[in-house]
Amino acid sequence: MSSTSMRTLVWFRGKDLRISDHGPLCEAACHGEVIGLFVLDPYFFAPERARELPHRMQFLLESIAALQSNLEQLGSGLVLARGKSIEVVPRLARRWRVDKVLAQRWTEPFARKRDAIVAERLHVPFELHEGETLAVPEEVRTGEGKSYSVFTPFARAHRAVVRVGSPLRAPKTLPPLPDDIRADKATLPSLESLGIAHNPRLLAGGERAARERLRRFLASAAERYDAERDRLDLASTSRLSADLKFGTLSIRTVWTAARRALERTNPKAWRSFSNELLWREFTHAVLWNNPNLLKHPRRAEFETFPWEPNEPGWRAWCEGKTGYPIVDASARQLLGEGFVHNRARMISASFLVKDLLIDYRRGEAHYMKYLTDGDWAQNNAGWQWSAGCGFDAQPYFRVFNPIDQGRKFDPTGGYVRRWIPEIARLPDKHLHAPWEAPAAVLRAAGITLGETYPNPIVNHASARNRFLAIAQGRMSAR
DNA sequence: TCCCAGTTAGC
DNA sequence: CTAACTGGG
Repeated sequence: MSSTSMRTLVWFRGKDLRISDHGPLCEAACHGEVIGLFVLDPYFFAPERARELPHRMQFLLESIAALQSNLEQLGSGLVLARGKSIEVVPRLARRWRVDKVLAQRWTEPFARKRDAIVAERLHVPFELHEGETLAVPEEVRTGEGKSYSVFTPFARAHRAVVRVGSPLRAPKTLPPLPDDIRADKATLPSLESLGIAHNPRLLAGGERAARERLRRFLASAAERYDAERDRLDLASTSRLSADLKFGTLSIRTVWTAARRALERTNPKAWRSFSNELLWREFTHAVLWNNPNLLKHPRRAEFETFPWEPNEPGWRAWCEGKTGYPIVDASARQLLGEGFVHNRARMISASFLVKDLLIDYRRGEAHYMKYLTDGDWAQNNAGWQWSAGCGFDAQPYFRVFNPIDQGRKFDPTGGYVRRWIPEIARLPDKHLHAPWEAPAAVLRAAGITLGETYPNPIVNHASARNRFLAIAQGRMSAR
């Protein structure tokens, strides 16, 4: 077979928006004509849907535009098409007479269903490449061949079994898009046309910005990561979560670059950073093996837990007006910049579920709406972990104390002061519990509790006891 | 990737 | 009085 006789459709989706270390693109480039396609599916791009995910849409549009221009620089381009993926891809594959369709495998159940339908409707082979995770599904198994349900043994087995190869280089050049196909191109909608206001506080999308973030993180990580990664008031984490979600960096690129930069110079930093990446591997493996998790808690007792509607509590939590500064700062950071430090996510989740007794799935959905890095496997695992109902979850009786967590992980108060300016003038001592400050201190800081900043909507100590009493009754009843 | 109450040691 | 440690949820 002549290697230049093939015409391959490379179907880019929302999790592989790059030209480096892109298996389908490299394979297609080796065998002849390449047609890069992105489908503007109304499931995401209908304005009423898009408005439900403003931050991810901004990052996505920037990343698609960057991919388009990167492919053009290689001599090709990215074809955009409107319509439902399951209809558009088979139709275009036929009209363009492609020999095969390549894409990157997804973990989520709805995506697996979509890909199965596309495979059935295509008249040519549909091949899914690995790349979303380091491990292939089913690769990390126990001695008995079962999937792991606890992180630590999973991570140990992963480190022992999974071989991480070198990332693939982007093709040097690509053949030009055929003329008849060029004519089919739709244009990328603007954020404004979808009814979303541009948010300058979000990280920039696209592969180049992602590489720059990786470079800057690794330049300082050996010095700072190990000691400072839990600090909310310092910027010492990688901030690569959105890049891993949208694939503007491949996980393999991040893993190999971090290993090279950290393993020798600071083995503890490498250990803890790679563990974070392995958590991501774990959440994806768990979701692959348990597609029901997106709808149901793993532990059945939580399905019938007496959650409360608590509408005032829900609104206060969403808006950052609970009266607990660390909880409110994280809520406002989520709305303001589409990102929250992982520790702040845990504090905030613990508060919603355990102090307010609100179903973790409402919090999960709220995070999916506003997180730029909103990833189904990661976000679901995080919420089920916090609620105490998932795989390798914390025990149900762990309740975060928002005051102690604030003092410990935001000791300078920089995080709270940035997001809660109305209490910024409080001294450090009272910043995380304003209601305990003497009247004179409050007055001097220009604060009237209940007016300029809320009183706490619940008493944490009694809320904690209430949760523990309910949970204990249910857990022992089993 | 926790919290709390109880205890002990040290000042 | 505080820090350090413990056991149990």
